[in-house]
Amino acid sequence: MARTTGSHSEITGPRVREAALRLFARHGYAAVSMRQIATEVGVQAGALYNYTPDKQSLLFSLMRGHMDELLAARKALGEEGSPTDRLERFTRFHISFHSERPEAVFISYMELRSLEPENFQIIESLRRDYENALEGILRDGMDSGAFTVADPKIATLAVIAMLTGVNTWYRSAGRLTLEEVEQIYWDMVRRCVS
Amino acid sequence: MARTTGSHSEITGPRVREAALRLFARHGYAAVSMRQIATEVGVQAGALYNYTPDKQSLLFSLMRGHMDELLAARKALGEEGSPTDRLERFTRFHISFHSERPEAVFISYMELRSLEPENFQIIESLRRDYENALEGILRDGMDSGAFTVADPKIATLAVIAMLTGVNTWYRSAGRLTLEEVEQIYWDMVRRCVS
DNA sequence: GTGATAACTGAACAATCGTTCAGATCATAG
DNA sequence: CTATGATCTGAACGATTGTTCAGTTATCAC
Repeated sequence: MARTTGSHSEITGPRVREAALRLFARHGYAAVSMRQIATEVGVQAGALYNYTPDKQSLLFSLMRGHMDELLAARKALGEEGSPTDRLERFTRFHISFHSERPEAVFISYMELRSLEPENFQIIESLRRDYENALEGILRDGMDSGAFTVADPKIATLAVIAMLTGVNTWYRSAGRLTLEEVEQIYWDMVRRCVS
Repeated sequence: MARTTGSHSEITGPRVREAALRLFARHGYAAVSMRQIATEVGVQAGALYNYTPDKQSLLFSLMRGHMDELLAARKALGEEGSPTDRLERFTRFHISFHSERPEAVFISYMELRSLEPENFQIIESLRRDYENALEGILRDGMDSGAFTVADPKIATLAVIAMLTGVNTWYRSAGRLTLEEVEQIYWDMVRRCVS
């Protein structure tokens, strides 16, 4: 096994993914060519195929990686505390996690239609897992009397839509700190389900 | 002037726009070719250029038309009543208007990045007009003591994101009627800002 | 009927697409 | 040093892209 240390693949591989992430988020999957990605990395288009079997796999891998990270981080939040505590943790987590990776979030929401059917099913299923975590919190809160929600499924989608919307305008150099944004949204979410 | 009545252009023109709307919404602007649109219409690709100077203009025209319709319909809601009444009207209007034209809504949100800079500015400005209408209602409600909102600009974006999210799941043949959906969301919006 | 013209076809244009691959390059193992 | 194999280049592939346009077709006014 030659070139184990100092191998370019350990540098080029991540760079391909970063370039693809940035370009897909900015221009859309279909509008970005493999040659554009290669130029961004500083390599010829053919070299990309050392790191992905094809363009579709590159998109899917980025989305799959993002969803796996999201679900793992959500799981690490734990299940302790009252439904209200858990909802607050979820709210703050969603905002901060998503604000840290706007490009991956953008792709994972906008490029679902660019996925081939079997890939789409996988990502869609992971998204449902995430939604179900929030729905569980809301149902527990309904059972304990902490929340008053007409329809927990709809409330779940409404809250997630509201929170994800932060990514369309939040900039870390902006008027509000992330902590302030979290507080404002937590106030709104709490009232929304109470 | 020959062929005024029975002219095909009065039929083909709208059909081009309908086909483009449907295909852009389903596959994305960049992923749809002029030949696909032409096939949908039942015509050769060259014939499309009797109805649009180019592909970009077709997208922009669809988005511009949607935003103009949206703003005109919003204006027709009037400014009468208390801030709470106006917020309820806005909420129900947003849900029903958007639910009636999911493809135009989808395109107008997702294909902003496919617009050339000057076209983007125009659509973006129209969207801000719409947001400002809601923000005005929230500010009036803050002044009158009807609403308690930490940041009216953020509350505006949060409410719109929440309401627009309906389009990702609502189907007219689904579990809930549009009236029920409106009621559920109005309950959440009201509590959100109270 | 005839003439006018809107509407459309079908072929062509250069450019670009995703992908493949033989061969060049180069750092490392031995 | 040489041999090895990962890494990358550069050219090529057939297909497809948006767009143009000379020529055909169809429907109107007269």
